Amino acid sequence: MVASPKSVMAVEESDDRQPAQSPAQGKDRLRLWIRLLRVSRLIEAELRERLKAEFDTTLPRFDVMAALYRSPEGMLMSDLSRFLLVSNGNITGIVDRLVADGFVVRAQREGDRRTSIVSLTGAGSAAFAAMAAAHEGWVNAALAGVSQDEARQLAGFMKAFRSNWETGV
Amino acid sequence: MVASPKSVMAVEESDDRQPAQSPAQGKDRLRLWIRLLRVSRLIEAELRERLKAEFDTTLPRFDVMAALYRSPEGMLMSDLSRFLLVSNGNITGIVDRLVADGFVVRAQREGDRRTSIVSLTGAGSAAFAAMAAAHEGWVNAALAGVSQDEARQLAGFMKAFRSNWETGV
DNA sequence: TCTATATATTTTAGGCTTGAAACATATTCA
DNA sequence: TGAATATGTTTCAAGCCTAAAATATATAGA
Repeated sequence: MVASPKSVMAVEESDDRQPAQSPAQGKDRLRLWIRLLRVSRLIEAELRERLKAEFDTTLPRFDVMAALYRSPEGMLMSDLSRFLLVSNGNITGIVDRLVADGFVVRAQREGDRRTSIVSLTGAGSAAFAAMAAAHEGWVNAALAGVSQDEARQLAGFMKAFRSNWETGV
Repeated sequence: MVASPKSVMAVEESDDRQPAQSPAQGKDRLRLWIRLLRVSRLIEAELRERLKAEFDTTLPRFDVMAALYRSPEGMLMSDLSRFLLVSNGNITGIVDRLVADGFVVRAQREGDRRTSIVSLTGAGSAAFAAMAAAHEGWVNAALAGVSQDEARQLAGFMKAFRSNWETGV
């Protein structure tokens, strides 16, 4: 994580990078991926369980509401699917259920009858605010062993990785 | 990630840790979690897509086969579910489909008729070996921007986080 | 032995997820 | 205008996933 050459943190392209196929390095990267996935699953399971127990909701619903909370002007279905990295059809079902529960509305958009603007209702916004506060507490508890410095460094790494990914692909 | 006090890397308990509820630190941790999740989803989507395209299989099937490949003596259903961090009922369905495809068998275990020992068939083992090689390549490509040093450090961090989690909870 | 409890697994209901097909509407351009 | 193409969304089939209930078997204790 420390800034170093041949790093994803160094955004510029460097040609002296060792080939990804180098056996030892390959194993290190594979190990990293497996562990990253495990950590992410552990935390996700914890959050899912608490959302269910304390708010009787699910992680995907929370994610959709979080996205809408950030965008008071509303979002298109395709905005949601792009932002949350899930398929279009997936969003349809989650939004349907949120609408049925009165947390979300689809508003007609004049000029384009294919699309509708999805946004939180008052009830949805209030419900999300309560959940978000609890959620932040759970994440902090889950990451209690991570120092502030580490958290910042790792977050920087993840950000660099992602922008690297998105420009690279 | 650098070894530092108040770190998850320092396994011993330290009482001078800042409270997790400190506002700024809380935000850093939340940001870290959100980015970690995004990175993990990006990579997961990439691997899922390739497994589908090149081997017509899924990530959960790959995970089960990987676990069984590591355990030539076989595993119980509950071993699989514990190892893969998924529910019991989930494993039942995945193994059912792998059995139907001839990649896995359930062997009776004398002395306990509740359980059966699940293991790869020859075909399953061969199929997995091919997939594993490709999979390692994909992971290396996805993490091509991560240097060997970084990979090792981050993997160490993830390992420490996990063992911290498991003893802590 | 016989009952209570513990363990291992499957089943069930409900929701999430994908990719592909279907549908609806917009836009472009001949 | 009208046809072709592009865009936005929903539907569909199949599989994944969970928690809880049901089933089956094992073990311990009266």
